[in-house]
Amino acid sequence: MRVRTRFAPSPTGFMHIGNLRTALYAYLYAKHNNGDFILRIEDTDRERFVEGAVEVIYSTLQKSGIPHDEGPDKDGGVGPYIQSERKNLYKQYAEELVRRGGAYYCFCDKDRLNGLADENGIRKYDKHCLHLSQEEVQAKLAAGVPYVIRQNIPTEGMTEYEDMVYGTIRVPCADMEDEILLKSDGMPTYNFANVVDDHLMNISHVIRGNEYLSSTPKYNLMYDAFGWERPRYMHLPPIMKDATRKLSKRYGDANFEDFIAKGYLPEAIVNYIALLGWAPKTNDEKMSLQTLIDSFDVDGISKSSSIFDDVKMRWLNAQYLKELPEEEFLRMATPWLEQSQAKGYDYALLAHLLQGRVEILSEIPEKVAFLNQFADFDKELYFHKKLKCDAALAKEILPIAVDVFQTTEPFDNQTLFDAFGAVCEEKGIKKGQLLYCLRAAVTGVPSTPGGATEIAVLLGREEALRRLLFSIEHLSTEA
RNA sequence: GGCUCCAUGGUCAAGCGGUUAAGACUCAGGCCUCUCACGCCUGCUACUCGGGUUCGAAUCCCGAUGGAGUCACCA
Repeated sequence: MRVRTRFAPSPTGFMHIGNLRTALYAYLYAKHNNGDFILRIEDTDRERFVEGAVEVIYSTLQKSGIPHDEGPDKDGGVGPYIQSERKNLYKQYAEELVRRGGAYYCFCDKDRLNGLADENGIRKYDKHCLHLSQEEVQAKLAAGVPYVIRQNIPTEGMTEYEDMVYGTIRVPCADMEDEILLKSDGMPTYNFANVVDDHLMNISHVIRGNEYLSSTPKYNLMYDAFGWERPRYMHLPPIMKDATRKLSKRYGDANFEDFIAKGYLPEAIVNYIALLGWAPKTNDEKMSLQTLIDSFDVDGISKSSSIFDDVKMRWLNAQYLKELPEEEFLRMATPWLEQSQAKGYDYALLAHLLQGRVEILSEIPEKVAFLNQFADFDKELYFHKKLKCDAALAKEILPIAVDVFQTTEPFDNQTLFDAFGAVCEEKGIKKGQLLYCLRAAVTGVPSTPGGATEIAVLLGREEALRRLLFSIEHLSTEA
């Protein structure tokens, strides 16, 4: 049997990281088995419809590198792939299920239903309408009494199935309610539409969040009543924000677009979430999509929830950034440099210096802020324990640099560095001390994306000199 | 509350009856070094608890505890 998995998101306007992981696993499983990955849009709830939301889904899948084989925009012969365009289909299937005894008409109104609630406010339908006679049903139907169609679940016995990750799940039938399949407006409920669609689209493996773990037996009963073959199920543990809260739009902005906006690479995001809830047989962590496809297996999927750790995702992102070709990093860094204090400076040089020092692109502006901000600073900055530097030493040796700045030609990194080396040797000064003090004098901040000479080149001779003189001036006025 | 599921360091995790209980992130220390990073090295920290079964249990069973999910004319 051909493996066919599907991703069935609701068009809510953003792609949640947890949803994306579900899509990813469905994709990986399908591709690992040379199967198909189908996209179906679940938009039966019109009240939640968001303009442009379907486009967000397309673009996220595309950027993530997990393209669907079939979907609203790619007909595979079992469409339509948008649930709202399938609505006339469900009623006939619901009616067929009634004929087969797997469902029945229910005419109970809200008041009667509410009266069924127990002391905890939880109610379970009492199968009242199941006992209506054929004639009574026909009469009410003919009279136009509003109705729903409910699933007819056995009152006793157990129902069970084999989940590919959780193993045997068995639920007492008595604990399951006769759920509504077709609403009074003629629209299907999510549960029903899912079963019908998955069957009609020949979905072989249903991969989804484990919130459906305990309701899946109901779906299976439906498949059985229809005489359809049950699909295989793979339920996934949730991704958490912390020990007790699920990652959601409410807690933490964990959606794909936000991460992209913060300067994460799509490959890094995909790589990280692949590892959240699944582990390869090897110890690999940085894995390409192809490697992911090759090594993906159900065995590695964990049953317990995992907490989303942005610290680790940043680290992974840094790994990707570091391996980028320099010109590619420059291309990606440019928009961030544009909106930073670095306007007008040598972007290529900056990118070169920044590539190994940045975990996510959005750190760039803060790292280059010193380029356009320079003022008097705390003399403590000259203090460095291991180098044995302090303001007094700086005051003593900094003047040496003025001459170097003025005379070195050309004013590039290597030449400058060599020049300082020569001067230091001549004067018996430790190069590290001079360059440390110089970097501080010329930037005024504790950390910069480069050493003294690199920063000096960046600033240019004139500006570097201006800043150096300024700092020397302030050192003498202080003492 | 009923039902279902889960439980290894701070986090992600390997482990499938016999291991010094992997590895990664974080953190600490060191090396390298023109600052900070990067890189390299070292180190800290874990089997929720209690009973079984077994020569032997993180691994199997039972219970407790903790946590999650679910119990809509939402998806």
